[in-house]
Amino acid sequence: MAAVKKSVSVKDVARLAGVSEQTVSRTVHDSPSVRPETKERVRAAMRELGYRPNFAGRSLRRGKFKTVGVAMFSITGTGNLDRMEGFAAAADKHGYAITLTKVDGHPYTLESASSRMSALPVDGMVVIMNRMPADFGTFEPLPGMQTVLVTMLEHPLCSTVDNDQFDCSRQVVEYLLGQGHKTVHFISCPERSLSGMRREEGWRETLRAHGIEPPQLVRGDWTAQSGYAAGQALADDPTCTAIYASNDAMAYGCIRGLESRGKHVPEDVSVVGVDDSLGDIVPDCRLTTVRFDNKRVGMWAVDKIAGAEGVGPGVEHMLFPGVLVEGDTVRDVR
Amino acid sequence: MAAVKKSVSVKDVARLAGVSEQTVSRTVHDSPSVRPETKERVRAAMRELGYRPNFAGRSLRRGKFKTVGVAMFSITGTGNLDRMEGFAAAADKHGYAITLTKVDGHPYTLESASSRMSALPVDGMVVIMNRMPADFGTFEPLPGMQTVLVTMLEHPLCSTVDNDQFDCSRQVVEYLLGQGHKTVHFISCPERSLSGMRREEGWRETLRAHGIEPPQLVRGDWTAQSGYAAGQALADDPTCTAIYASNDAMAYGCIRGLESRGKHVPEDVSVVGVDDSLGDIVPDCRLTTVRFDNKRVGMWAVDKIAGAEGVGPGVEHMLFPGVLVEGDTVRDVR
DNA sequence: TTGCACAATGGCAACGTTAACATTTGGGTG
DNA sequence: CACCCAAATGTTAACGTTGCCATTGTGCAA
Repeated sequence: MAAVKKSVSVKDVARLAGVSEQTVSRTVHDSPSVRPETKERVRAAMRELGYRPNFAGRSLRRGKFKTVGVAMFSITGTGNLDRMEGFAAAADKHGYAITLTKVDGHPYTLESASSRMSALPVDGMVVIMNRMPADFGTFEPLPGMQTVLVTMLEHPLCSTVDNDQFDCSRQVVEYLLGQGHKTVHFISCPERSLSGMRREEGWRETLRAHGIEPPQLVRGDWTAQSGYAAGQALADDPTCTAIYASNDAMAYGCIRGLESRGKHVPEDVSVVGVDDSLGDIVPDCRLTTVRFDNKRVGMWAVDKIAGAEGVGPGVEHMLFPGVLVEGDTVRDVR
Repeated sequence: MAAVKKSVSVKDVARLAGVSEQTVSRTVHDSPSVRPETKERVRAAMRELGYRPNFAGRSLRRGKFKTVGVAMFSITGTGNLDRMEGFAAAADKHGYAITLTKVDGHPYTLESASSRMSALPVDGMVVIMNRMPADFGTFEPLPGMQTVLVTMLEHPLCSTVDNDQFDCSRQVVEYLLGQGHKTVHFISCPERSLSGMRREEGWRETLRAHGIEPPQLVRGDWTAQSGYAAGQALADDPTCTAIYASNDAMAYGCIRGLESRGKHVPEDVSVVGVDDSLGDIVPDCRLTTVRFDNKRVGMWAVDKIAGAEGVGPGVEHMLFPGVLVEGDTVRDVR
């Protein structure tokens, strides 16, 4: 068992290279006021000793960590992977790192996320909200800690960013109406989902804006099984020629449910989903759906903290619209 | 615009509470050698000033960051979310944080992951390997930086952990043979996938161990579409009564492809997948598959670094077996 | 020769925390 | 009443880095 290697500091490098600590530091930062030959000598010493700058010392001196904290109440969740891709990409761009933390959801409060982060080496934090935190209205971000919430709700003290779920429903409903359908049925999701509720509002209000009274919705639970049941239930409704499901799994389940009752998609009924998550999993159906750019959402959040151009200072609220992707599950009935 | 708030240090708290800095520090760590009333006074001062311990100062003093770095060449990927869940859970358990970094895969080397991490405040690092890094054989971890690779390959200097893909195939093949099938056909995946290749080896060698010469495999690309094509191709082969697909999407595609040629599952052909990823997405089929516990893999990796019981010191290699989950897509033909 | 600008480098202090050691206080024991 | 022990608190120094200012060296114009 080898002896524990004490970490190598600028001092050690300086001694070996025969220069001052300051010159080593300048070399690390590639300052133009160090002679090339001196730099090379210092670099050689760094290589020989295996010098790595100490993050703690540096941060202490600078008062910055160059790190963004991400707090999640639940790691698993649609789009989280893409969002992380965005976090990582934006962080990378600014020379930042990402620190990930799972926050216990009992209680489900922004305060618990915030206090969890407060002891970590981060300059700002992002909180991914799936549900409504108990203290959403009263929460104050830690002083000096820029806080961005990933949610559609606007917060007076924190910047927010998310996909525009309302607009998503508007796009879908207007698309279906544009194809000649008289109304659009809706397969909903559990009521605790913020984004799901916003989709529901978008569906309802867009129909009303077109002078159509929304039909009775069918509540699902995100699973294909619940979509299947919904499809069977809607198959017997003669007014139902277009169905909008809160996610792709339910949309696909719905298609199968309709087929089990002898209804064909898109000949008899048009079906649209949300998420574009079926791509490589289902072989025989190109579902018409809405694609969100979660990576962009993640990037915006980190850009906001790491101070990119294009995102201003101060509290800001951003919603990114999804893109409707036409597949083979909608028919023009005009 | 308010003036920038200088950060509050132990010194400020000490002054306000009328005690020494050391007593403040002791209070923060809830040392038993501080009188309760003193503690309360210090706590009150901390609250009043909004004191938060500075991570950099602490780390500098302690020489530890209590943070594990995770390097990924690609954030998106089957099981990554579950692995992260495991990283976060284990880190939490030990009072550690997770720092996530996306590493550019050009070139795809462990060295690039390692040097990326070297400037970050981490005590150890985990690298998620999807492909074979060019420098796998020659790589040396940074001195003092415990490095764990998530891969099935064993490395002489780094601990490794992953799902046992070989055993996965063994289980599937022996299960199908046990159901009376004379041989097992295989739908493979792109050759650059390490885990996919290991599955292929497992399939081949297990058949041979049972005295069966493996039939020609069909190469897929992970997508349901390729599984569909494979299913159609295999539908005409009279010797094909059991198919093992490298993932669930291809297995599901395969089932649909078989059906398109008039073959029914499981009546005519049995099909098994891997990953247990179809659960809530496909309504009408309970696929027989293998479930991996990626969360456990993630936890093991972080435990190894954060020094949990159950994981020893030094280089260690761990493979976790998957669990075969019986669905409705396999028939007993004995 | 002197003075001066400028390039290259060095010395020092401070960032916030805490381990190790030092000191004070109060209470009990001989 | 001197003594000692333990509890409670204080003092000092060091972790590694870098901003600021001081110093040295070099070439060139006056």
